[in-house]
Amino acid sequence: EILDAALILFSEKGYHNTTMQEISEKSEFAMGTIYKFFLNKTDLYSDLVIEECSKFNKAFTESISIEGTEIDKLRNYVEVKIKMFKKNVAFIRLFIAESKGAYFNEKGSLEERVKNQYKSFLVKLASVFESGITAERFRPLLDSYHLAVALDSVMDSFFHLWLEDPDKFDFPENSDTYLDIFFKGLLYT
Amino acid sequence: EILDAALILFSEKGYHNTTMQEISEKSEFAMGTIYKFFLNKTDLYSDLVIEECSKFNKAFTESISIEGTEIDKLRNYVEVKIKMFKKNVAFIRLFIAESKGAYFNEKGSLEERVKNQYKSFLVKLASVFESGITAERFRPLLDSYHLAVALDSVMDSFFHLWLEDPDKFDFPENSDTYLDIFFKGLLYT
Amino acid sequence: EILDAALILFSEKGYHNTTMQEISEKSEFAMGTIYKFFLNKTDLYSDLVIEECSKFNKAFTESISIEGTEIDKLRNYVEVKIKMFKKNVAFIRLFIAESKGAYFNEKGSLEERVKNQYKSFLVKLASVFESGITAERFRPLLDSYHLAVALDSVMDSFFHLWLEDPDKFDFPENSDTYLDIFFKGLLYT
Amino acid sequence: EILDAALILFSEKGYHNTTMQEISEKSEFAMGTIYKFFLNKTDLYSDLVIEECSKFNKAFTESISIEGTEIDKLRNYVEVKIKMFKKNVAFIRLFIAESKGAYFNEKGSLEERVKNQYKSFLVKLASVFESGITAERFRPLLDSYHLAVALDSVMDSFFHLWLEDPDKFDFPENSDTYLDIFFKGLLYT
DNA sequence: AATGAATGAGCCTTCATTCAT
DNA sequence: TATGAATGAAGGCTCATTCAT
Repeated sequence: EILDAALILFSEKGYHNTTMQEISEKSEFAMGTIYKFFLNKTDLYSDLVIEECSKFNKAFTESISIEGTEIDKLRNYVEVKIKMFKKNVAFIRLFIAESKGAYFNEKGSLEERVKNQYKSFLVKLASVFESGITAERFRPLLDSYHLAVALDSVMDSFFHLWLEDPDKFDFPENSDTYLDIFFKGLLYT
Repeated sequence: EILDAALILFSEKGYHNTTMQEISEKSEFAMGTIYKFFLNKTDLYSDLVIEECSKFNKAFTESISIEGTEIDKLRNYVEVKIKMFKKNVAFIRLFIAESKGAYFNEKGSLEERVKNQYKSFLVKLASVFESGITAERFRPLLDSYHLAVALDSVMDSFFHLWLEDPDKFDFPENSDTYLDIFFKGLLYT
Repeated sequence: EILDAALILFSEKGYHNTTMQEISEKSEFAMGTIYKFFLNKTDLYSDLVIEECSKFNKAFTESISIEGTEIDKLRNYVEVKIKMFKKNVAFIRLFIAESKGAYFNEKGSLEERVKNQYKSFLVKLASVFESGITAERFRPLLDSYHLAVALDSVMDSFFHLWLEDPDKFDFPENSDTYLDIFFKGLLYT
Repeated sequence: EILDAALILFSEKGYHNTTMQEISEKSEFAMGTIYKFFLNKTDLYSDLVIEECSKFNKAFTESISIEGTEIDKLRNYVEVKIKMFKKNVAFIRLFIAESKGAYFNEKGSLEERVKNQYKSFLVKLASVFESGITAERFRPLLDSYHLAVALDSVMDSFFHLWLEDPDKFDFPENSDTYLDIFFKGLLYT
């Protein structure tokens, strides 16, 4: 599969440092064949990112749609995200670079669309926190959107550090680790 | 200053979408002159990133070297980081992209050096948490290095979202906001 | 018929802007089948041009082989040419482009063969003028070959202008129009 | 001069069979240098054609703006055109291919503009015939626009044949040759 | 020392041609 | 025999880098 080869190369070397030649060689498809499936390099990259991101967003959105308390939903989300991370290591590297970096900077670009998709999930995640706060299950520590962002960024960072240095940095696979940070607080009261 | 022009351009358009021509025009230095100061484009970028990062790392390292409790140190760090962010908006965009590996992904690259510098600061920050835990001032919620990463990633994420959408996303400038997340915990006990 | 599809495409878009893919689609023959009949794109084009040109040359040659005076022959030629033009609009565009060397300019190319065929007809047409001059039916205004070329070029030009702008430029369909130019002369004597 | 090299190549091999590489080599300018002066290959070609055509149109327009009778004007035009042809052999080949052929087929393309420029000259040339007819100096043999086209096409054809075969076909350099065709007529009256 | 015009290697993309089915 | 998906050589164009002035 062309996208598999492209994913590995993009994730290893970045968009601009990957040539179509390399994708052609790695995927064992001729250049012309690749251009049968994708309009151009940007289109190939877009397809890759959008397809994968959709998969992620779908899984994440479903993970917080289960029956149960807000705590159940968050725990489920964390567990699903951990699983997705473990299963899609190459793409996560790309996704993190993509969501933080700037391959394409024009408005309306891929990046924009991916970010908007991601932001709309964050809104849903925030509503879980919001509902937990309303139900007086959570303390109104922070605006719910910020809470959603915080939970996500901690997970992303842990995964990113682990990606770079699997031996030195441990990626906690127990959902409680992440939840405790936010649920229990650090200070002895 | 060449680096000033380069910083603005790289941060606005990304490394690969910025040409030496543009840097030359914006900085009002001739191409030849730029190449007197820097070996090549990568070198210019490296110098820029390393110089700025050093400034940041120095400020951050100093911020946790003050007299006082671990809480004082963390609060100081958060405040210093907020100030640095506000003062170096253009660079932060680059810094976040860079630290997530948006431009260079090969081992041994600039990224590697910058990351190592950053990691060594994280170790210092972790030691603050560690000492707080040892002093039984903090609950041993998590490995101290993870705690350091968590605090940092939350700040980075909030700033990054604000950068992209200053109107919609609020960047909390009160250090307690960040500390409370970790100190108080969410759940009513 | 493959050549029919190719003729329309070449005449509409020119040789270089027509792809084998398009010819395959329009003719409803698979690429492989086309390459069973023609060695390559050039060969397909050659066959097309040579076949059509032969048809033309045959008709033209016959048109001046009729019984009658030189005037009868020329009138017949003009009438046949007008009819051929009207019946083969798509090809004429190609023929004019081809005879002026729009696509292939190297010696020994298709063009060369087509031109030689055309030139040999011009020699025959010239001999009609020559014989008219010898018979003192025509004034020896000009070398007979030049006269033949002149008659032909006027017809081609009129047709070409009409092709490009059928509404604005009128293509005279009365053979006398063309003959008068050469026979009567402009000046009042 | 880049345009000189390009003119020779385009005129010898046609637009599509000439590569930028070849133009670069023949002109002894690097590819990058060529692209400093011209946006792209099409632009280079356009510049070439438009510039030369303007020169021609200017000379031709001036040639029929002299004082004198319509006969003087036509004779002057024919003489100027002969001189221009002799001086710009390479371009004429291109011009004839361009005006008859179809490198670019979209409306509004270069070809369109060149043709329109040429047509507007033909209108001026036609008005010379028209005025000659009105003054009863010329017989109203034909619509004046057709007469203009006829005169032009005869000259172009003679030149084109001479271009292809300088040894075999003679390009008459005496203006009377062309004028006589139209002025005297062929037939003995 | 400073300049910036000139360079050309390398990239994306197309399309005539082939060959396994 | 007919097919059309797959091929990859070749072309247009960019931009980091150099060097004559």
